[in-house]
Amino acid sequence: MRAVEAVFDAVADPTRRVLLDRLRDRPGQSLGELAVGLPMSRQAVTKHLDTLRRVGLVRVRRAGRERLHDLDARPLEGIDDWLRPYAEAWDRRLEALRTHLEEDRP
Amino acid sequence: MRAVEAVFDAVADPTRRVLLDRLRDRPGQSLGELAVGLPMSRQAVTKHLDTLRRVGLVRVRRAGRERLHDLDARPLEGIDDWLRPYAEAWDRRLEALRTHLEEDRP
DNA sequence: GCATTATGCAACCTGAGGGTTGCATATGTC
DNA sequence: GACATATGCAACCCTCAGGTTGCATAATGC
Repeated sequence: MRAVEAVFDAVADPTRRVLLDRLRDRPGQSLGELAVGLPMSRQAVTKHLDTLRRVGLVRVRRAGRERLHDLDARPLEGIDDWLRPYAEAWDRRLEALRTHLEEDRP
Repeated sequence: MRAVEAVFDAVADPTRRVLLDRLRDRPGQSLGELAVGLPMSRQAVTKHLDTLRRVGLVRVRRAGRERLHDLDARPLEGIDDWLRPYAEAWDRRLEALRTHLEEDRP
């Protein structure tokens, strides 16, 4: 499976998006912390974090008996790349950006 | 299911992304045209186009015995909205854009 | 040492997504 | 009208993602 392919899959799940959002909001959270409030068992959360780790969106480090998680958003760029050609359908700022870049390189 | 939720699901499938790409490249294609080259039956393609239509990404119109399809990319904005807060991880142009907008409104 | 906490591991269950086949129906062409 | 073309519809199949439960193991606190 191509890399970007797997990233799309990973991000398609709402639970995993929540996990990413939480880690963006506060890095270094443990499995237990991340599982709080989610409507599923801790083991299920582990699986979700594993898929996120597999595609490089989450890094894991050990601290004593805890497993701490950090976000690495860079793989999301693949999604952005796919999305960009469609963006003119809604994003009028793109025009502003394009103009701006042209101003930089006359 | 919230709307953006369904859009994520729709876009997660590689076949459906190909269909969207094709329609962006050339609007108004029929079912038969869109099915060409895809490793599956025409009926399977119909199902994919139906899911895309359900989330508003594809519009369908009838022309004689043909069913023609058009892209409506606007629902993708929901994905972009989710993605944006992560973008600073890779997109250094964002900074340029921000600066530019501030210049506009001093 | 012992209880508690945080996590790992494995087997199992289930629904639905993505695919198929077979046949029906409408439109176009000659 | 007869034949070909483009699509619709329905039943069926199978894999696997996402969840569960049960138990094992490693750190920590007292």
